[in-house]
Amino acid sequence: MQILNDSAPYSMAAVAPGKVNSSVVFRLGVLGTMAADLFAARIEPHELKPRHVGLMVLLDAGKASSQLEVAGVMGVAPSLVVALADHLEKLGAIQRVRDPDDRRRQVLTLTAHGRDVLAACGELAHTVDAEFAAGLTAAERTALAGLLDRLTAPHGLPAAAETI
Amino acid sequence: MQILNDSAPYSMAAVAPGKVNSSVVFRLGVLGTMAADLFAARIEPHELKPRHVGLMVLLDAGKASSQLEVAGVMGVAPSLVVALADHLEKLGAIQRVRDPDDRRRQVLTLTAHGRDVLAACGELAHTVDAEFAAGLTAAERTALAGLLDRLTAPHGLPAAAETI
DNA sequence: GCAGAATCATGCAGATCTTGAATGATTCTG
DNA sequence: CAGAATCATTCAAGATCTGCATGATTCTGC
Repeated sequence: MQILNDSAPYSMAAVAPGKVNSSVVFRLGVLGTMAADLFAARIEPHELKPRHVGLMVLLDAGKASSQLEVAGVMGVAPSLVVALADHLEKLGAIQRVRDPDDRRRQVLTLTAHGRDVLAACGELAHTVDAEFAAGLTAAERTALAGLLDRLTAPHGLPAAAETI
Repeated sequence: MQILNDSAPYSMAAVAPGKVNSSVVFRLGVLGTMAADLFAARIEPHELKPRHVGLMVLLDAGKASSQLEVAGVMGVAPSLVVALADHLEKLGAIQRVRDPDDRRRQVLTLTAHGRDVLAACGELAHTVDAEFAAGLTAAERTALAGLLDRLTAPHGLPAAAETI
């Protein structure tokens, strides 16, 4: 049980008046672009960008089916989802079917090939993890994943625990 | 002392064959853009983007002085640093001075006003933290900041601990 | 010292990603 | 059944970033 004191390494509120650098958002932003770039480089041979994988993750987790739902959960413009879905469809990773109950809606579903591609991306992601989080022990990595889940949860994205 | 078993929440290697979603890089990428967007919205009234703040953080931490050094640490093209520095100079946040020992180099330094702006951004960042990481206890937030530092360290960016 | 190579900052064209405003098709509402 | 609302789509435009060309300065071998 540790009491906050001058030597506590990250007792930000107590020691720092509020440096940008000690904030979670700023560091998360910096690391996020690093991580995204690394991941992007790995999935590039599959002709995919992180956004495409994000869309497939959503479908796989059943968090969205129509394009508008996808746009809502991903926080992007519907017109962007059109482009992403176009590309995934061209790759044969998803299927676009008009909802028979509402023929305005395009229902997106992963194809068998799409699930394979997604699995391959999973492998790649964990490969990158091994490098990117090389400095962390397995326990620390687990703790980090849990904390990131806690941050993601309120924003509607599927938590890792739900998709394992 | 917990042994890995089927109900362990994040024992990724054991339970999941490697879902994209359970990887640190993917979640970090998603959360990173979220965090960056939130932060960007807050600093926008100051006519700043996250990149500008990143540059100022570097100068404040003494991690870079010439524009090429900044580009190297930030991982962006030198021509982008020109644009960022142009804007910060226009705002009066930084000073551009030719290095007398090497008149090709532009040495960037924070002005007094620049330090004020950076401090204001720090306040804002921690305000966003309070919302973004609302679901985390103080101890968890501290743990997260520590883990993020561990990830950032090998990439050359100033750790929070160094700039507190 | 000096000619040529290397380095730094800068300007600019172009690539990429994203949004917002029309448009058309379909469904809902009174 | 007519008009409003909803969904997908297209297209033009904005924002961000990179790579290359240029000019200024410094370094290197001679």
